[in-house]
Amino acid sequence: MSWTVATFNVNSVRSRLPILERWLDNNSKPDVLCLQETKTQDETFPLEWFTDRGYSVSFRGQKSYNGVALASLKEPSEVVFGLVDGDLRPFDTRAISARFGSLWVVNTYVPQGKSIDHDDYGVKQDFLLKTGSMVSTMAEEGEVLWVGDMNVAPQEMDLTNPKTKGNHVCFHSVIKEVFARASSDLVDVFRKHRPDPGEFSFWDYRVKDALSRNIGWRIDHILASPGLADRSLDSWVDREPRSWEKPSDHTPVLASFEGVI
Amino acid sequence: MSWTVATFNVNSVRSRLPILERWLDNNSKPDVLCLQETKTQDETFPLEWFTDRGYSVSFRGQKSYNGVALASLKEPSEVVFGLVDGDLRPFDTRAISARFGSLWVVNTYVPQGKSIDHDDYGVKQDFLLKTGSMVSTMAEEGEVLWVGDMNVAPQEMDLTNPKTKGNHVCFHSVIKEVFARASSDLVDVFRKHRPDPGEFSFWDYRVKDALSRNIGWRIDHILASPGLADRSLDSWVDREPRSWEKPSDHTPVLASFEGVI
DNA sequence: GAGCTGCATG
DNA sequence: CATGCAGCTC
Repeated sequence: MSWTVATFNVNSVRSRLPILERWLDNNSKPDVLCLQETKTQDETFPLEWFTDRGYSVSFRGQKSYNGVALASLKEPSEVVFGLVDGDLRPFDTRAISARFGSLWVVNTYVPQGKSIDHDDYGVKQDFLLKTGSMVSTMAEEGEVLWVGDMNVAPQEMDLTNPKTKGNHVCFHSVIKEVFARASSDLVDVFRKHRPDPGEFSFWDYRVKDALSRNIGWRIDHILASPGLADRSLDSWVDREPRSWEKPSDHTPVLASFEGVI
Repeated sequence: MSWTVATFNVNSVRSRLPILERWLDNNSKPDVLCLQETKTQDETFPLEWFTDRGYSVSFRGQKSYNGVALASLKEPSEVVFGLVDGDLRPFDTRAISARFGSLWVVNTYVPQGKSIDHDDYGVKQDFLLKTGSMVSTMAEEGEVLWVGDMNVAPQEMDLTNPKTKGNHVCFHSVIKEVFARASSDLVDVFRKHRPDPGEFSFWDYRVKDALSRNIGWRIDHILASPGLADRSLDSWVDREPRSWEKPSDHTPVLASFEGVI
């Protein structure tokens, strides 16, 4: 037995239903499907689309920006929104966590940060560190899977032109270090199984023929606590949906694990 | 030998190129193709698309609204924009005329008029009467074909629910009378060949299943001077393009004539 | 309902 | 380049 998780920044869940439909039709449905940038308020979230396909789904969104959803074939025993920090739960449209037995799945849409001299870059660092401590707390009593659009490319091999991206908010030395620290208790499951460069999850719409020229970034990640990572069977990027009509600028990243969720 | 004219309110010529492409591929190309609501400035008009398909094309448009084009397989000897009225040529993005030997083809996008108590309704009446006198002048020295989106349904049989449309700017008694007067020298070529009700050229996007329920209007017309109307062979609506993906709310109306243009 | 404009974001 | 929004037309 094995089970699968997928993370996919959809860039509007409502605009992406045709892509999601085609993708689910062509593949076995992931047991856990984590979406980012749903870009819709809860009243207009396509809840029925998910339940029609056998998914239990929790979500929190807002107009135009942000928004996360966590869908699963098995019903979670607990769902929390935002970054739990004492009694505070900030970023409730950027983080959602669901518990399945002794496993917590955390799905985040990390702020992009705009530029290294912008206030949002500080917010991004706070977000990562806060998520890191939440995840570490969760890991004390079981396993944790932290997935999502992290807006960080950890190494040179994770983007096409690292030499010219030293001041980019997704590759600046500070953000790489902060991300490394926040995720220091976890294993990068994709990288564990795919040691070679040139594997990306995001190709900017504005770069012409970005996909065919493979000018992209690996900023969507699947991180697991060591016990869970040991039971990972594989992890891969599915480039197909990025090549279809009206794609997101991101594509799904997946991982499979031994056992049942 | 025979030749064909078509009139088609495309509701954006650039958005409608896939429909125009499919339509021309499936049919013999009309000798004269008159378009309304091109909704683009002259710099962004897809000139090459027409020349690539063997058409000579003249056009005048503006941002967002209005715009007309007249394409023909044979090159016209003269093209005029607007409603020629002494030295004035108002409405240059709503009327275009082309001369082929002793035949003038006039293509108009008649203002819709908004409501019967709006100033635009008076403008609509002026437009029709002015076009009528231009056409009559042209007919003094040859034949005339006046085609386009007239925004008038001449008779009860030309719309689905005439009983409830007495105050509609396209069926109000005043506009029917003005249109009848403006076109009194001409023959409604479609109606000459198709005496039965239920034939429309426009189905509102906002009426659900308008096409399948046939809730529409016949407001796109082909009018000919008597000598030319005598040589008309047939006239018909081609509903097909209205049923395709991303359609205009209008569909082409055509007529064929003996001889050569 | 579906075009357009213009402005915001990534 | 492709989402979102608001405000406009028909």
